[in-house]
Amino acid sequence: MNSPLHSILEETWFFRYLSEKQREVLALNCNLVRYNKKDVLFKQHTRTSHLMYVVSGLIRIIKEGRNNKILSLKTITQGEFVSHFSIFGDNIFQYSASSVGESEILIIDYASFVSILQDNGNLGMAMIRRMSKDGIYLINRMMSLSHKQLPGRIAEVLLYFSEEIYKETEFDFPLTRLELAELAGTTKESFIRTINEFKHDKIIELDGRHVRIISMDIVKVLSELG
Amino acid sequence: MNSPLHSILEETWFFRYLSEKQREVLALNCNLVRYNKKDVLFKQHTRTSHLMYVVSGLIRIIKEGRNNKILSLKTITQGEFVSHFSIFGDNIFQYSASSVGESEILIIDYASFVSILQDNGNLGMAMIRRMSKDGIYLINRMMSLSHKQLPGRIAEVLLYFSEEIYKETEFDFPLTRLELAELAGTTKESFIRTINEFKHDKIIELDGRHVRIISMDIVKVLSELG
DNA sequence: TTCAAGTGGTGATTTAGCTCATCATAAAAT
DNA sequence: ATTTTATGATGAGCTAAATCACCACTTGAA
Repeated sequence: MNSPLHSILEETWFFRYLSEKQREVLALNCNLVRYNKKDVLFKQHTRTSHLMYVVSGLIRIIKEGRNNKILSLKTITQGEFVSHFSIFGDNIFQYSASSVGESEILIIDYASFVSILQDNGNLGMAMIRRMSKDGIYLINRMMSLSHKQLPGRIAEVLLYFSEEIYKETEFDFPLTRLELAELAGTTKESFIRTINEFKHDKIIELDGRHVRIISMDIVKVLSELG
Repeated sequence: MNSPLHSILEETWFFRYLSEKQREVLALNCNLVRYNKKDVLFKQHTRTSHLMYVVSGLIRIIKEGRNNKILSLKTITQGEFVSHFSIFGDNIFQYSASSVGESEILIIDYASFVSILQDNGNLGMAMIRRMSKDGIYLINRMMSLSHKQLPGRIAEVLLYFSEEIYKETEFDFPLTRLELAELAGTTKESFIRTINEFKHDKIIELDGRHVRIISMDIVKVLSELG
């Protein structure tokens, strides 16, 4: 067994938990799909049918509400399941996912993965730990959205891309201003105004999508004080 | 094996997933603790050491932020783990828990439960499903907090107690106005004002902590439209 | 039994950030 | 090549809800 699919599976974090048998079962029950910029992986309210694991690229997870109001839940990167929450809790997707740029997604048959999970407590435990972390992430976002004000939430967005995604103080936003605003739980206009204040206050350099955080300390204080 | 502890274990949802051996191990590694009104189960930022499962009573989960700002995450009732999120993701509690009235909590040794989980994929799968539902709950709360306005969020609180907790249209709030406000992600004053508007508009009857929902339809519409 | 703390309630004022309107530039589409 | 559609940006005005300042009543402690 030395297919390209197998070498991709070997790179996943869960591969090491699988028995030889389970590895074979999984290899037979998944496939790799390439998505282009802005391609939709799934839409809110549709039925769930398989698991999606990000091999490469950036996936934007959004929840759509009334009046075209959108809340961006998270951007998912390499090594994460696109949908931890919905897929095991409900057979209807509670949110939508789309590819930001080019991405490669490992599509895994739902029933096959579940049957492996039922037979593999260590894998289950690993999933549980990851889901716990996701839960904590959601709780922290909830706290920010309800109690922090705009500068704090926007500082968080800056930190999120700088620390979680790019691990650099200088980077290009992969999203438009509107999408960034949705991540901060605000409107396009308010986002632009506030981030440009950061620019005028020399906390960041900003040119289009290119950002350089000048004073990481101030950004962190802003995010903490809210 | 017919101790009072064992009969309590038999009543839990996870008991049926356990082997005879695991049932015995668990019975030896847990104990029942009674808490009084306002007793603290654990405080945010302290180390996690064991799992807590609600046998009876109501537990309030809150996240404490800056400036005495508190967000009530959830009230946990019979049959739920007090802490799905933190306990498996981080060894530091990310929130605080306290007993609303009298409550009975099953304290389960963390290591024992984890070792059972590692050996029991079906239990793991059941935990995963429950955690998925909790994740969806958090996502919905996030959406409400960031995009719905006060009347919608307060209607949600009414529905929450009516449908999730008491399964009645008439009930007594188990919480103070301030605590209810924290659940709606607002201030005491704004909560009081808005819920009294509901009263004046004859959507609910309200006398102190006693509520009767007169028009469930209007409450639902308010909560849906935000 | 009186004093303090907690709770429910109301009014006046302030303000963060949403809405709406407009415009310039960039990127697609025809 | 030129129209159309996204995107980034700014200003004016509005409004929901926070803040501040009170008060009345209850509960519990000293």
